[in-house]
Amino acid sequence: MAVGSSRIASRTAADGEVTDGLRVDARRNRERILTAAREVFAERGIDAPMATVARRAGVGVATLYRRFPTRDDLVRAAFARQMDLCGRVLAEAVDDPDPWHGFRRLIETVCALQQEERGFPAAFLLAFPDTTQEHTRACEHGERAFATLVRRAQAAGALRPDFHPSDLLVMLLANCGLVAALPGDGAASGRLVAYLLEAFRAEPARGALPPPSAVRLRDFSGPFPKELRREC
Amino acid sequence: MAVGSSRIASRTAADGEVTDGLRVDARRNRERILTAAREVFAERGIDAPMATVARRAGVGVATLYRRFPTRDDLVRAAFARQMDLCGRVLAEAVDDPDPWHGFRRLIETVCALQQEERGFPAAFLLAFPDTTQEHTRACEHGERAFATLVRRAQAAGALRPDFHPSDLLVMLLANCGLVAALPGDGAASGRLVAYLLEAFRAEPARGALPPPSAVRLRDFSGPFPKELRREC
DNA sequence: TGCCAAGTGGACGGAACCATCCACTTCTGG
DNA sequence: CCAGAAGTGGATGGTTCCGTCCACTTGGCA
Repeated sequence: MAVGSSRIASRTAADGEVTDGLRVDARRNRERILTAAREVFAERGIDAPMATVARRAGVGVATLYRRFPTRDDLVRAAFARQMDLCGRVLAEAVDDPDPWHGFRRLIETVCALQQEERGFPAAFLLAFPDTTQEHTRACEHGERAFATLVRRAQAAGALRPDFHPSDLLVMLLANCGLVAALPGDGAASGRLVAYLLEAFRAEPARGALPPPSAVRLRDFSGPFPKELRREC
Repeated sequence: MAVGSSRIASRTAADGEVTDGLRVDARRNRERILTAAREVFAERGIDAPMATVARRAGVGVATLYRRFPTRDDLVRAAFARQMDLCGRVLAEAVDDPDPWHGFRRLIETVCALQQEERGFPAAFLLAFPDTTQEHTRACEHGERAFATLVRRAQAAGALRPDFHPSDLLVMLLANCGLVAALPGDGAASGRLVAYLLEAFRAEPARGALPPPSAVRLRDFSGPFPKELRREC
């Protein structure tokens, strides 16, 4: 996690700056492109052809490329809202008087977002590796905030003492893979999150699990889920 | 899991049949191609260009395509050994007098394989969705075997009663994503497996975890890990 | 040994996508 | 209203990869 509330402000401000110098028609096109990108990314993943986004936006490719010189720029901009949401939830979690509740809500929120918004998991990671000072700072701020949350939850005796902040990333990446393999199967992601939250608790106790997923190996029909080809 | 020992036999037999009708030079080339494919897949993932495999094997593309008409055929053949290993471990697990030990070993083995052999996670899934009767049967045999293992482990009071066989697939897919995102980071996969095995136990107890991964968000440098682009 | 079926390699056409370039259109300030 | 700066679209060349085709080579059997 590396999104702090500070990021929200700076992101929004930067967005304003980007938009401000634009002619009104250009600004309108920019919005159209972002809307189209969100739709197309949701349908076909963040590797959908740029031309598809442009067509959907009713705009030429050149316009798209001028506004967003690289695909990454487009992805970042398209998922800025979700990133902000993550930042807000992290901030809330740190302020939560019950640190475990905050911890739990943070994890559940981000994992649900990964589940619901196709393309977001990739965008999530994409948002950080940025050479700009601003991003590096936001990244570190987020990490510090999460580390604080972890320490508080451990001090409260709710989170196991050997939980390491990097475990969050491990969990998010795992969930990312799961979601990629089973788009739309909320049950699978829900199960993973429930299991891991139990494992993260200091007081080992078995609670009720959400219903299991209905996946079976044979459900991987046809040649192969393209989403998984590249990765493994 | 859908690999039974029956599969090993049939696979090997089928392989023999495939090979038997071949002229000696063709058989040699087939082996060369498989060796090259293993190397190339390990280096560049299972979506590496077919031409690269062919070149590495010192063979023309036509030869490759005649022997393995589709990429999936090649992938399946290249990872047949690992699939067999999975089948053997499943068979051993079912026969293990301590069902939890078998269950644990099965999971750890497959996850370690996913971690160590790039391309294998994809191949693993790829091996199943097959329209042939043989594969469907092998698949069902494996599922039955694993279900038996689960039941026995639950009866022994080691595995939590609400564990569902589909959770295995959930776990493997999650690990698959993790491994894809962090190739070479055994610690991350180890942590995930340790957490989940704890969560799967009937008797909740906190054991020692393997050391945490050193991943940090900022480690996702450069544009973006290509392995993850497609998937999310 | 010689025939020919089996096997082979690489050229080739086609598809998908990227990202640039440039002639044309549209805003906007004076 | 009009000049020119800002913005635009789509044609275009380039790259990568796929998968087939066909003229040539090679192994094995009579």
